[in-house]
Amino acid sequence: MSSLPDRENRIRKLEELRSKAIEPYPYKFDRTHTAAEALANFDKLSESETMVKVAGRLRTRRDFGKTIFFDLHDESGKIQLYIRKDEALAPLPLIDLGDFVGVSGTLFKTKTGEPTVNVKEFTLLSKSLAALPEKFHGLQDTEQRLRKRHLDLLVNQETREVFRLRTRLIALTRRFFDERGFLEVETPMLQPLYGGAAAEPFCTHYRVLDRDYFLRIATELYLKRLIVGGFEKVYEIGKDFRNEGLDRVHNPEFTMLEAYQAYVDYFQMMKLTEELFRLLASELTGSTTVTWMGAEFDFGKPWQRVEFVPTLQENIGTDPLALSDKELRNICKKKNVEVGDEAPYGKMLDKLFTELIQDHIHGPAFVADHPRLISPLAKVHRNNPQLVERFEPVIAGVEFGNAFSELNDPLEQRKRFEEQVARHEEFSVMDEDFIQTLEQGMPPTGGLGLGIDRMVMLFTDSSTIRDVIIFPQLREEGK
RNA sequence: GGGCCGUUAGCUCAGUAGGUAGAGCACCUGAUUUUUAAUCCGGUGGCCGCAGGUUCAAGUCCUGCACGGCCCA
Repeated sequence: MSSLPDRENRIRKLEELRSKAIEPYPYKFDRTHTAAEALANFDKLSESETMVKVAGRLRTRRDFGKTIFFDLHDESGKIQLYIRKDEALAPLPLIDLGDFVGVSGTLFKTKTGEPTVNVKEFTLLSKSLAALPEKFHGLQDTEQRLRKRHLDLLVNQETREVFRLRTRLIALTRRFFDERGFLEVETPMLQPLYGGAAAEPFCTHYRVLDRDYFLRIATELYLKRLIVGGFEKVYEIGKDFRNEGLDRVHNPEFTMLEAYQAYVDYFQMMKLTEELFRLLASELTGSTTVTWMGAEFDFGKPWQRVEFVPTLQENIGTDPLALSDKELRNICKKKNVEVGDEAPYGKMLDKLFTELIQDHIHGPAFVADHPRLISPLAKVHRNNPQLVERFEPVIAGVEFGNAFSELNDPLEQRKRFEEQVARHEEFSVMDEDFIQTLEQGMPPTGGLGLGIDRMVMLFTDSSTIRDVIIFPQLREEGK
């Protein structure tokens, strides 16, 4: 019997419990205090010898023969249990670390000053059949932490903190937009046509309609339909899906915020972005200066502005918008920026800028006024017909979003889509329904998109997106 | 896609020059009436990621693959 593996031992105990008519999986337990509440009110509770009932998972044990100590963990924290075995409170030999129990007893302090429950009643609430990870080193292996997130959460306090902060960040963001009169909406994730970004979609099939559908890559086009419909401020926080690689800042499903406001331009969206980050920084970290991956970022002052074309021009020594395909390709080669042989002009421009300029931006910065060629949904720049009114928030070289003075000229929008399709740009589609919607008339509108996951990375000082997505995408386990 | 590193007990990790696989935690047995990474005696537990190869002999050397990590593109 002693040679049985842990799981077998636990199952044996489970059966023994049942044979003694002790239910290992009862239905409920009426607790009076969480561990934290019991500790916070220790003086009053111990003085009045109040019976407290706490519940949680047994995590460590210190056995002294006739007495035994456990650490009982619940979501609020942990509290020590003191049990005298001669009081025969429970079949203690059948209890394992990892089991959930509920106890009632009075509070006292041990010789070493530890607030402790002097247990009078002891109830098994759920038998665990699997050992916990090592009590001191915890669960270290990155792969196991991601694949078995429940263990990661159980053992690693920092992991719990990351996801608590994530939720607070989203709640604060909602409050931010709600307070400014934005209406939160939900638009389709399952779409007959995809659009709103340059990205490969996931494709699925709707059996009843016998038609292919796409998981959304952006919420943009639907949210603009709502502006046409008369809502003047709308926003959505939700998952987008992009059929692309996995790396430090990409997960195929990720959480995006998009917000649209009628009668404003992209300058208002910049202001909104600055205000949101300033709020989040001070609420989440207690300071407008945030440390991320060893560098400091100050969100207390206006963001730096980096103009796309002049900055790139300065780097490559010539006007990037006045070249032939071949000339631009040569510059890519000269600058060691790898682009495919078929890469269209816009794609080369984008890659050149990303690698030569953006990667080195400390920020926080707004990369502003992109070439019209790579921005089919943005309004032409009021001072330069080759550019659009657009910006991307960039911090530590990482793109945090995208924003425009939204293109609301329906004929121009049609032309842009047509040009895109004619250039055989990847994943470009003509969305006839969207254009017809625009023809109904959309007011001047400012739009903003922000990657929530990356924002959580920033405010939790996480270096990879997998640390802030609770169940990140992984390859299938081998075999 | 390329380079480098990792994969050994449930967990955290050692493993010498190629010579029959180790520790701590957890688990099982015993001692212990205020400990807290409790302590002490004794014990169980391994397809050494997978598949080939070299060798009298492979956890160790070679090749391929899988998964993961870091860096680069």
